[in-house]
Amino acid sequence: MNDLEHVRLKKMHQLKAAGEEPFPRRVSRSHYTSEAIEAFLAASEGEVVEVSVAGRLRSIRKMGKITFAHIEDAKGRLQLFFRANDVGTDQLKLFNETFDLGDFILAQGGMFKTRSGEITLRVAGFKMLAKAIAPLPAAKEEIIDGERVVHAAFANPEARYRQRYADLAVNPQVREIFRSRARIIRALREFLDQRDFIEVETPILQPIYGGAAARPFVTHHNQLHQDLYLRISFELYLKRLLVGGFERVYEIGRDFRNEGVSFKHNPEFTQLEFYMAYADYRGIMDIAEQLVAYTAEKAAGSKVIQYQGHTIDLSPPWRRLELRSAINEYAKIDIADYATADSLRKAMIAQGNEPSQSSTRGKLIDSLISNYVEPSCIQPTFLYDYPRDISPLAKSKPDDLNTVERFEGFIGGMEICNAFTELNDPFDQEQRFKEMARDYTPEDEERHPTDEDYLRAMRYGMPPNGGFGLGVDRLVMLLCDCKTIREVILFPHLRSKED
RNA sequence: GGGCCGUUAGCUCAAUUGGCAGAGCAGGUGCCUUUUAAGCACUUGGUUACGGGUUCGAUUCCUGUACGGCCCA
Repeated sequence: MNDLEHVRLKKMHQLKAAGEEPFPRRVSRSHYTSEAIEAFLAASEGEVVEVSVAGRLRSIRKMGKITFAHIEDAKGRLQLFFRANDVGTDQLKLFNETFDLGDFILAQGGMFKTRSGEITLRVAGFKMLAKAIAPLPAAKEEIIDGERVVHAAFANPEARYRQRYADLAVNPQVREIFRSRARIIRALREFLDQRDFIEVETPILQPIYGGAAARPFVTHHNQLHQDLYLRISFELYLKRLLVGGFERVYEIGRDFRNEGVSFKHNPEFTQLEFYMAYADYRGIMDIAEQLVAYTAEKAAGSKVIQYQGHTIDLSPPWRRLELRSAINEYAKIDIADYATADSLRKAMIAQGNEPSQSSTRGKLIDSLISNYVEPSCIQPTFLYDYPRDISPLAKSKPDDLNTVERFEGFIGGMEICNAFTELNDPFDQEQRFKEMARDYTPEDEERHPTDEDYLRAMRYGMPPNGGFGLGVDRLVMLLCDCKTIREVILFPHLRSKED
């Protein structure tokens, strides 16, 4: 405990000695701060508006026998005016000596307007609601031409993420990101609910992982003596539900991938997946662009957004590019000319790339997308028709068995979504699992293990359907103009560190 | 995994060639009855992330570790 905390602890004891409880149980608040101001504005001349408000002390200005302060609650800020004539000399002294920035307090009295024009609460009575022992990272603010200017704001990224509670407490714009995030998720649900989708919950602990190319986290059930995986996607469970007779299902939840951390990757992240019977990837494309545009409109107020200096128009229809021509355009390689991994690798090396020696053709193509195409897709773009070997759950094109009916959506240079005409042929699916076993080394954890139960489900009959996955965190990044995923996840993953 | 950069008071940041580690805010003691980054005076606060090394002397130079940031894979 540092000196500042010792001082506050002493004040807490001083409060107790004066008969005040530093952490009382019950609070009687009548108004949010914003409501108190509205009530004052709505009142007629001379009418006294009595309120009691609760919040955290964010500024204190002591001026002898009067003190000004601001409290902040969920709806805004309100200035408090303490005057010896109103609260009594002893009470003012108690406030000045034992109340600090960061304390939660209740204040009651009548509303009025100060000489400088600020609508303010003339405090008649007040009490401590929760004493803050640790000082919040102090920042001072001023309003210049209506703009809030913060001085010495709490800005150290590591400290902000490790102590997100302090970050949220002192940085209102951070709280606003998470309000937007909630609006975005609400809009996604609304859109799907309006179209007869039902929301479901499927297992997070899975005996066999699948549905994406990713390394899983492994855990263990002690009593069952069984290893379990934290899901890397919801796909295989949601499609089992189509077998069960639900035609439109979706889930919003957490996926876990045991991979690197970057500005757009967190080990746990939020995913939306939906599956729709009797739709193919073309139909899903139409819905995907509508879903994102609807969400932007609902949560950000417009289909046109600003992202990292770019103006991005999310209005449908989005640009649609065949994957082959996109790679040809941005990487200057026509993948149709290179039917094998080896020939494609040589072509990539000839252009100065350093592709991995063990990669399949599909993985090489994937790296061309990431390196050349993705960064160029600032305006919303669908790339469609992907290589078979990196898409083991997608149905192939009728005229080209090595290409599947799959698309990915890119916005702001980031992959946002992924979808395909889902494979519903149990024999073809079994073949795909075998191909994975053949083409991927056993150590390659991106290899899908064969899921026999999933194959059994498919043998009962799965309606033709289209499926869709959306990175919710990345959508929030776009709509909130955040450069890193850590800004949109409340408690992003950081290495452990002893304080 | 690799490269570069960073870590100094509660917060935001300084510190000349290697020579007593500073400021603003916050905190403390006073003055102050309409302030709002209130003001004025005085003032407390540091194992310079951690461990080695070079040196008469290290925040500064070298090295290792931890954590973070940016870029690359």
